[in-house]
Amino acid sequence: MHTIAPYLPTLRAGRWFAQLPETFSDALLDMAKLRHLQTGDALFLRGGPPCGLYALVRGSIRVSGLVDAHNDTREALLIQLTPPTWFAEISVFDGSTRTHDAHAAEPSTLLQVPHDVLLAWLHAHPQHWRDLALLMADKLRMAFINMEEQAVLPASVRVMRRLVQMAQGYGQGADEGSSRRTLAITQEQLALMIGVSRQTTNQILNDLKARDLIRVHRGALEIVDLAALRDLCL
Amino acid sequence: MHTIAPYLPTLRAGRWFAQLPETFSDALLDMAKLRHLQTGDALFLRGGPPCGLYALVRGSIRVSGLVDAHNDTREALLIQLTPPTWFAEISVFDGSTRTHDAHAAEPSTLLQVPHDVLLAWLHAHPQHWRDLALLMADKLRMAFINMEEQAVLPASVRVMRRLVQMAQGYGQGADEGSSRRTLAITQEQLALMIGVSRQTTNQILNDLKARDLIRVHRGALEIVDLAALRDLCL
DNA sequence: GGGCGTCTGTCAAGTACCCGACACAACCCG
DNA sequence: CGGGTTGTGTCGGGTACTTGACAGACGCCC
Repeated sequence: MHTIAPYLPTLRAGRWFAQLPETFSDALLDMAKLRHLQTGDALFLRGGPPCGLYALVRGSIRVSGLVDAHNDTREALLIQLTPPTWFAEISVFDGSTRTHDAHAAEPSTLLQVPHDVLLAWLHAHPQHWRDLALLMADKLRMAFINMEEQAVLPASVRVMRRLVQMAQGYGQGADEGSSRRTLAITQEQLALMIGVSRQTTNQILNDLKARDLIRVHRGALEIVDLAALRDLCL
Repeated sequence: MHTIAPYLPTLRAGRWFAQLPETFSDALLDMAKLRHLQTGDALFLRGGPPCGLYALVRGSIRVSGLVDAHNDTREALLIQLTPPTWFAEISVFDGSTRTHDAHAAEPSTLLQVPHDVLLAWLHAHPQHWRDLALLMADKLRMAFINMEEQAVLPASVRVMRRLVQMAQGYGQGADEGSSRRTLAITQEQLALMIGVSRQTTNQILNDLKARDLIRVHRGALEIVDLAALRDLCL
């Protein structure tokens, strides 16, 4: 069994984890087991039983769902998680089934805090239910914002905003300044997250490239001018 | 000061409230103050301070937000709440500002559990933070589902699904069978929730009317065959 | 290196939906 | 009762986006 020590700096860089009372964060680390996934491995699948709380510390996880629209079934990519992100907290609360599939997009390492262990600890320290709920609060706020934008904004703006969000780690990275400059994602997957076709996504990205806001690589996007991008989509 | 007694049956019909431990539900009723709103009155506005937890017991509340897309600003209607719904719990957890505007769509009555009173009580009974968090869990699940559908489904299906959801009180009404048959909403507002124009919404509704699934009234929609509607959009 | 799978770039045709406009119906109120 | 307001029904032109198809570029692996 490997130790989680090497991942501590990564974890502490996360906004949620960093602001946790020490009692709770120490306990989480104490209860956590390390898990390694290869590209394509499933972490959990929609409809599966609660399996605890996860923290992604290396690699990236694709969270997706299949929607079937009358005998043709389409994939909707909800988000591609990057470290340090804690997730899967919904079913810790309600004990209900997973809402999405989660697959490793590259070789990844996670902490898993098993469901029953976590529940037992929280039973003994109930004041920390609130801290855990903050995770949900963050996600709910982001979900609301996304729903509004999806409804009213044109595709181009939605692409830009999503790029900004990804570059800033969806608000979970603590350091605003040194945000990650290169996003490991294909245009196809980006398209699935935005809810537009790959072709339009490609057009929009090329437009941004022409304006020197991003650079386009194979399987990756490099943010050249994050500030300008943020201004553009306000 | 009026009593909340007459609204008890309404409240108990709600799934969340009904499943609460009695300690918590009794305390909520104890702390709650009654509030009455006239049509158009604002309950709170985006960016405002936390003001507690609310339960709608009569009337209906429109929760909306303004998105501005480069010097033209558009309204996105998130949801139109109907009794019995508990809401505004996000800022109870994170103490942050309101994400949306909330206006009365008709004369309405609410219970308000003031922010500081609720916090004080929860401080003394921390195990109930989890119960409160279940509210968020429900909403987060619904939000995820909606986001997927918004991304992949055509407007017609989205309209049908939304009608089904509204008829079933967004999963908060306890009684599945006797769901509300007539929805007080204009086509314009429905369009704002779905994220399509009023005209397309009208077309889709007329199609449903032609198939005897709904009846269209002025400012209201009557669900004739809920089961068929549900089957149609799976 | 040669071959193959994956990702990107681009075009043309089709379509779902938007937008502006207008007529009409219902309700509201003096 | 008549006039104002708000909601519904409908048309036609414009456009943003989709779908399908294909060519080139990159990276990988035998």
